[in-house]
Amino acid sequence: MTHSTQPKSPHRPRKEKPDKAQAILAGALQVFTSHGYAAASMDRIASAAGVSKPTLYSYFQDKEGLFFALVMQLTKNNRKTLFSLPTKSNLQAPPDKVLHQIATSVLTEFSQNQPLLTLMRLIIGESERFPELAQTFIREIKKPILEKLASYLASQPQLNLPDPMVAARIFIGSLVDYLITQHIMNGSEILPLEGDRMVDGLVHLLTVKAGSR
Amino acid sequence: MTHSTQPKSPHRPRKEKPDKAQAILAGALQVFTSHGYAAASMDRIASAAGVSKPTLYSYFQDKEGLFFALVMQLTKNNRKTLFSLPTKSNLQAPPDKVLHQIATSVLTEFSQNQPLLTLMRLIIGESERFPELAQTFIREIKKPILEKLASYLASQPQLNLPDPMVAARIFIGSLVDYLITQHIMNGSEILPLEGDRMVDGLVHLLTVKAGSR
DNA sequence: GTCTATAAGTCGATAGAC
DNA sequence: GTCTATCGACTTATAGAC
Repeated sequence: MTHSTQPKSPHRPRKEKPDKAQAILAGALQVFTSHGYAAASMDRIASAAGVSKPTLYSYFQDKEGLFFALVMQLTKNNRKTLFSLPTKSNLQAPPDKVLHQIATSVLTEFSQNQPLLTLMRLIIGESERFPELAQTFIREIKKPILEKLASYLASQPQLNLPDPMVAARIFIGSLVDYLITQHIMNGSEILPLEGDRMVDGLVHLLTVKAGSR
Repeated sequence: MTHSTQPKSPHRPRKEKPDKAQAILAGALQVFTSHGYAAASMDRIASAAGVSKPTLYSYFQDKEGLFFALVMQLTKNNRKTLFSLPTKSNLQAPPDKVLHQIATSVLTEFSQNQPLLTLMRLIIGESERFPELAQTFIREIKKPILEKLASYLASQPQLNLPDPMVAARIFIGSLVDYLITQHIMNGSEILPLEGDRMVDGLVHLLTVKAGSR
């Protein structure tokens, strides 16, 4: 008996109900985020999504494809939200107010958005296996934010920042490290630090001078 | 995938060589860091360590125990190195020189120490499954460094830093985010930025004299 | 070396829409 | 009837553990 290993051409989802694909992605989100990539089983994902495994495989080529699609969707979904952060406030306001507002928005958005934190954890943790995902995140989310922020900083000559892009990276980098340390690595008890205090110090540093505040 | 061709000594199993534990940890380092926790197999680790699986299990209780022991050892091994970074330079020198030296040391140490970067990636990636490891890293490494740096910053009144601990977190956080973005998430091509430029900007920001407005 | 559990991925059958 | 989305049951490989 020979079972020919015919090149599997699994059914491509043509115009099926988007519900199922969404349900699968929702289940995948839960399982991947609570177990990590490798420890997540397709059985569990199918179960969490309320579909059978064959159905799952009819929508996504394999486990890697599903993970990839999930992270790409999360990235896309959060792209607009995050990109708008640097311009949520009135840019005509004094820079220290603007920066304060931006930093607070970033911390609030991430603190209230657990899937977003989880996305960061997954992307970092699996960056060896899926280097493209990390790079996509940087290209689609981090880079635009940094460029917009750097552009704003450059437009405020009174801030006297000789290298706006580096200033932007310090600003965002400090906040990202804060989020990773406090909320991903569970450092709140060991290194307690209120978000507001962090924001105040950060804004103060960038808007240095004897006068503000 | 190569089978070790070293002569397998069939002598009675005795625990007389503490080297074995080290060999296992070395093998575990390679396998865990290149595959992640869940995707690393005990077979592969045993093979990489040049021991049999029963030997492996005689030294470590199970996979979790081995991973835990590995991360704890790496943390311990790097503790002194990292903790000494903030005091490598002459603390009597001008603060901008001292901070420049510290930042450069941090970037150099991590850039030349791939296992250290990998340790960070593993700790972050597995922080859901092993919260204690992330917390240990913070307690044993990050916290001492931040406290030492904050103490130094506080001792330099001319820096005029109202919140030295927050300044320390911005300093270290910026560097950590830089390392994660460039070297763990492979962002160098997308967001190129020389380490020296980052260091210069960071030091400049912290050492700006009041009244420069 | 061996044992058991569970993983990823596949196949034949079924049920409803037209 | 046919078409197509779906699923229960299966295969094969490899994991952890002893």
